[in-house]
Order: sequence, then structure tokens, then C-alpha cells
Amino acid sequence: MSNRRATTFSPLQLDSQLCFSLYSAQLAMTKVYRKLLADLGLTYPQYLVMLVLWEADGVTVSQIGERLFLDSATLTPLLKRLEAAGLVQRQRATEDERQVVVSLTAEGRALKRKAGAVPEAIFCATGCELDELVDLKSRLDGLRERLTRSA
Amino acid sequence: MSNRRATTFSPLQLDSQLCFSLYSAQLAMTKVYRKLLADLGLTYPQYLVMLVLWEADGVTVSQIGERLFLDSATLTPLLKRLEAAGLVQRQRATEDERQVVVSLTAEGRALKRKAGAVPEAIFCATGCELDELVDLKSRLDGLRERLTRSA
DNA sequence: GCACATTACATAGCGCGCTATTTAATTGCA
DNA sequence: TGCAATTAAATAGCGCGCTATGTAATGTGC
Repeated sequence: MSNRRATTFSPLQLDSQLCFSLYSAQLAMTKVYRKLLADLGLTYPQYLVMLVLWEADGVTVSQIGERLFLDSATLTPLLKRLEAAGLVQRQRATEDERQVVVSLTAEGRALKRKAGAVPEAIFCATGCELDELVDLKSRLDGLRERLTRSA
Repeated sequence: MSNRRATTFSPLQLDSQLCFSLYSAQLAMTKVYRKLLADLGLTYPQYLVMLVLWEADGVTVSQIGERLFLDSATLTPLLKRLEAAGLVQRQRATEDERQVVVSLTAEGRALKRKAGAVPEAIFCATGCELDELVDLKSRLDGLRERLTRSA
């Protein structure tokens, strides 16, 4: 009897954990992207950086980092790979030589066309209605916000 | 005029992408766990494996993999680290020597007590109501399911 | 019973994502 | 002015998570 409560409510059970659902949904999502992005020669984090640059070209490493919630230890080697792939260019800012400005090459800009098909393919893969996705997105944004605050 | 449609609906915009919210929420979540689990000497994926073992001790590598949606290339080195930490034991199954059975050591079982405080700490960090978490979890499980199917 | 496929796990190598640290440039203040 | 503090990026090293491949044990068909 004394262990009945522990049985009926056990927070250490894998199946009851939101975090595991978040974790494994993210892995599944990345797996779907991997196939789509292979055509573009991009990984998912690289794709995110390209999204930032397609919106606003010529930004610093830390600006990319703020947008994606990643720091230079992650971005520097990633950007070097994008540079080696001929998609971006990195150069020290003249007004503040601590900063590195990342710009798209012609090839990097051109890739945007090919990437145009990706969002719809992902949308189909989710099998969700659009408003369900919008709702889920805002919940996850709120969750990230609160988790970041408490960290 | 001709580019107005592209401006009003641009699926390549970072801010409109559910997947990025999923990605960054997961990173934020892992970051919160990192602090909590440091006391236990575990990483988040290692914690997941321990959750599986605390529920059902003495399972094969592939059984753990099915539960966590991970394969042996990920689990083998992770399990070796858990073994090196003295938390689990790995031994070939006698009835089928291809399989490796993973069991908890006394130390591994003992760690469950210390881990008992983790779920509530995470729950607080999410800042969510319980039913909101349950709802979000089921949506994410559904999403993972459909993404996996389409991959 | 023997070649063949299949299965379970391990290994190699790559790209994140992190902490901790380093280097170099800029800022700030006595 | 000079020198410490701060800032931006880079680097080192670790642990995933993946694809591709290898290896050994088990099944299967003839």
C-alpha cells in the first residue's frame, strides 16, 4: 500500500515526460530535413544560418548567434564550412576588427531559389493543419523563453 | 507589385518556422537539464537511458534503442561511458550472443533516488501548467510519429 | 549441411553544441 | 595617457547523432 502512490504517480517514467517528446520530435524533424537539404549540400544548422543571411545579408557572427541562440564556438566552424562550400564570405569589420561580417556569395544567394521548395515539403511531412502548426510554434516559443529565463 | 506575394508570404522566413522553434526549444531544454544532471554525473541522453533501465532492468541495446529512437552507433559509446562510470554492466546474452544485455549496477540503481528531484525541477523551469504540458506532449508525440512515417 | 541472407552490435568519421579558455581589439576610467 | 576590464571570435576538447561499413552470430533455402 505504501508504494501505491509511487506507482500511480512516477515522474521518472519516460512516457510521462514532455522533454523526451520534445527531444525525439526534434531528432525526427532533423532526419526529415537531412534528406531534403542533402540536395542543397546543407545540414539543418547550416540551413538556419542561410535563412538568417537570406533575410539580412552582411551580419556579424554574434548577430547570427542572437538570432539562432547559438554562440561562436558553434558558429565559427560551421561558417568556415559554409565558406569552404563557397556559399558565404567572412571578413573582419573595418570599424571594429573584433567583429567578423558574414556575407552571401553569388552562389549563396542563388541557393535561395533551390531552397524555396523545402518549407512546403516539411509542411507536408508534419501532416499538420497550418493553424495547428502556428499554435504549436507559439507554445514552443513560449516554452523556450521560460526555459531560457530559468537557466 | 509582382513581388508583393513573395513579401506577404515568405515561407523561408526564420520566424515563421515551427521547426526552428522545435529546435531551439530542445536546445534550451537540454541546457536546463545539463545543470541539474551535472550533480548526477549524467548527460541528458545518458539520463534517458537510465530512465529506461530504472523502468526495466536487463534489456538489450536494441530494446533501449527502440524506446529512445536511437541506434547502436549512438548507444554503444554512450553505454560504454555509463559502464566506465560504474552505473551499468554490459554482457553478451547467452541465448543469442549477438545481443548485449545492459543491467544496472548497485550504484546505478542507487542513483534513482538522487534523480527523483529532477522531474519537478524541470517542471518548474517550464513554467507551464500540468495540463498544458500534457497537451503539448501529445502534440509533439503525434508530430514525431508523422515525421517518422514520412522519412 | 552449406552457402546465403539477416540480425545485433561495434567502429570510423563527420558535424554540431557545449564549457572553458585564449587571443586580439575596443572601452573605460583613474 | 596608460592600463585594467570588457567584448568578439576563435580554439580545444567532449559527447552526442548520424551514415556507412565491418564483424560475428543466427536463420533460411536448397
